[in-house]
Amino acid sequence: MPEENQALSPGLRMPEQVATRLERLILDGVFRPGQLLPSERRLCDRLGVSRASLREGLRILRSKGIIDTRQGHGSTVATLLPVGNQSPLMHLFKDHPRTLFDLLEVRALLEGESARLAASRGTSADRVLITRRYREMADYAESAESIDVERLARLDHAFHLAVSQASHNPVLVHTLQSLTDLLLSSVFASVKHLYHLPAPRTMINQQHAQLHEAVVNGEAEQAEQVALEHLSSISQLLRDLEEEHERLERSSMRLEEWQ
Amino acid sequence: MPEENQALSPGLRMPEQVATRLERLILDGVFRPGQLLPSERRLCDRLGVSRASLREGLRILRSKGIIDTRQGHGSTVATLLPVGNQSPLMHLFKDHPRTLFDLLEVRALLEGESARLAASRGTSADRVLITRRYREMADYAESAESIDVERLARLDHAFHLAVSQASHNPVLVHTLQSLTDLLLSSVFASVKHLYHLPAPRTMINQQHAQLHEAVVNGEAEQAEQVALEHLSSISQLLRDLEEEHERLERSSMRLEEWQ
DNA sequence: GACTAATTACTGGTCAGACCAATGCACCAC
DNA sequence: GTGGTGCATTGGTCTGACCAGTAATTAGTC
Repeated sequence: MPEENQALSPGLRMPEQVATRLERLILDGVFRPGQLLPSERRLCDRLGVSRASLREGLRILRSKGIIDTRQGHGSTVATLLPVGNQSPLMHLFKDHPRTLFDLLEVRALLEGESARLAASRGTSADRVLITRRYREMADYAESAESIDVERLARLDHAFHLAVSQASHNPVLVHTLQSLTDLLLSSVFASVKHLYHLPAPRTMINQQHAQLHEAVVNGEAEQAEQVALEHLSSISQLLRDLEEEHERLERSSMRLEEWQ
Repeated sequence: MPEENQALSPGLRMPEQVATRLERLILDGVFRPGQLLPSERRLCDRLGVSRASLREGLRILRSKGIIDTRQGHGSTVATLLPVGNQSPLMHLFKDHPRTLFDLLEVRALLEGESARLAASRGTSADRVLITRRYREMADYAESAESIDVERLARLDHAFHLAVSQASHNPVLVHTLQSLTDLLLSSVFASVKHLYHLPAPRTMINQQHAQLHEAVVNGEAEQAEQVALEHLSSISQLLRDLEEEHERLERSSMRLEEWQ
């Protein structure tokens, strides 16, 4: 009878067990996408297996595309998403900017649900992380005089990611993630522009504060509502931005006609 | 300069090399499907690598489904070569059924929204198409005595697709589509099974009828509600199916104890 | 002689410890 | 500051040993 190694496995070999247990930890959010796993030697201790078995377990995860390993560096949890290849959608964007708002519509739906679930299902550890991300973002947004917009965008993204991860629904997290990536890769310039204008920024800051409060206080309905309003505001801001852009274009066209 | 080990590998690690070389030998017909490979120790000699590396190489081939290994026996070349490529998320599904319900949760959200939008935004042309798809599905489901389950599943899928397309949100359609593909490719057997049981089938038929009616009559709230209930039912049915499956497994295990 | 049970020589599975190679960070000289 | 230099840490590989199933062989029994 094995005295160690809380084996849960009848027919499973060690490497399979290692892979399964690590997957479980990843799904539970203990190890998150992008995060660096503990070193192999440390994992051996924690899981109670030899390095050979552990390495075969990691090999399984690597084959599945779940982790990514670099010599001298370590193994990181892959930012696995592909809900599907994103290429087909990318074309749509270029030809039909309207699709941007369709994307925001879907994203609002998912963001609302994730906020609701985060408020109702989130653990205390989740709340701690969410608060930390929120503070990082809010402190930077308030304190700095000349903010680095790109950095603020990253902090913003990290905050929303923390909220979605608290939903404990990996599929939701990944879908949301891929949509956000798609959004940023296509209109990052516009989004960046939003942060530069004072009015939108204070509005966004307020909504973030409300969202944070609702989630950590477990107010599910409130959290969903705030998230929906947040995305709706962003959508409206981008719409205004686009309109203004068109107006500028028209005037420049008029200018060209006379030259 | 390595004197042995006819390395052909720039950046490749040993295990990858081992896997590649063995694949090559299999493709060249040196090792044929069904055949027993030489023992690990013998392969180590022949390939000039340690057993640890050799085993990691075999692990790669096993992950790809190219070989099959049994303790005390050996590794045999699999008879049927790799099936369909599976997305990274697929692996998570197989080992963690919990993720399946996470997927259904997200899908219900999107399906609900698409039904709502279809009812409120759908054009008359959309409604005609939806009705046609619905009739095709319903007629086949009711009339035929011995139904071809796979065909019914296709008609079902076509109906839902028509509804989602009436939402006039390509992003929503696309996201929903990829989630559905993911679902079907992982649990198509179970879904198929649902159609075979009489009770679930009548329930599904009823819900389809209600969904169709709500959408074509422009009753947005009702459509969303029905869609949510529909997905919720399916989720519950799959849950029951899984439970029953486990019960059967347990009883067969008990059976084995007495033999 | 035919059948069963123990033996034994394989097989893969796991472990421990050693060393090599790449990375990245801290420290130090300039 | 800037650019090296070292060193601690990480993954990559090897070795040799032992454990655990498998199956063929052998010994024992009827």
